[in-house]
Amino acid sequence: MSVAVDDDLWSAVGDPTRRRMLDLLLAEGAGTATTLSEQLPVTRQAVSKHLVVLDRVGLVHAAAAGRERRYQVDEAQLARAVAQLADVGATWDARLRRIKRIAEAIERSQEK
Amino acid sequence: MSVAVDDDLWSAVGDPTRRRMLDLLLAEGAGTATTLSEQLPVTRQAVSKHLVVLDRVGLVHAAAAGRERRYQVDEAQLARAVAQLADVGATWDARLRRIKRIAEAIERSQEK
DNA sequence: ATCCATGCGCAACCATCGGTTGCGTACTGC
DNA sequence: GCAGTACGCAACCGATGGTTGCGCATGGAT
Repeated sequence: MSVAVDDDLWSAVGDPTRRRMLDLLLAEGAGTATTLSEQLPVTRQAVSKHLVVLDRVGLVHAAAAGRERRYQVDEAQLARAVAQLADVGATWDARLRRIKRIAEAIERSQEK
Repeated sequence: MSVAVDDDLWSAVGDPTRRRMLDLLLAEGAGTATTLSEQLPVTRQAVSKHLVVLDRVGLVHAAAAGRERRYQVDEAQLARAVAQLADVGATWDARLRRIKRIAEAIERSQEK
């Protein structure tokens, strides 16, 4: 049950700042470049660029509200991203376990 | 049960090429810059640089074997990385579920 | 013992990316 | 109508992922 890994989606989520932005947006429901930058160690412009990236891969979407651009997490897309994280994790996990099993089998066969 | 997220470890795993390298190393047990580059769309030198990065965060380690440098995955460290993926995924998942629950509650209270 | 091939590292170079500062512009509220 | 604020655009900078080109050392065939 391997989800096809979308490199764009993954690398959007790969950046620590963008990850924190998603955290903040999830925690507060919505936010603007300005409100997010107040809670992050980077400038509004940097946040704004990240929002463009997140928007491009569909992880957030913007709604114009007067002079503000209010951003919100796209839950379905974030769920997809989470699925991919889980999938890669599970794949590696399975391989690690298989390696361990083989190693133990070899060990057993040698000590007998 | 939140694992402290190590940005270095995460971003090491964030690069798609490095992820594929880890896949290959896991599948074949070990490999060199040359053997890996043959199975990837990048040059040996690019692979070599990635191996340095992976080595720096402890995800692989090298063993000199004649004129070869044979690399291997550090299973414990990869397990740590997997745990972090799972952790972030779980956090987002929980938040998404909470949002959904609240949304449903609001919907219910309005339609009554 | 030699010579060729191979596996690697180093250096220069380039585009992209994450970040900054500076500036112009447009909406809001008094 | 004017001050303040939220934004976008552009220039710039360092780090990173990628390339090519080179030199060096080791291993195997003659």
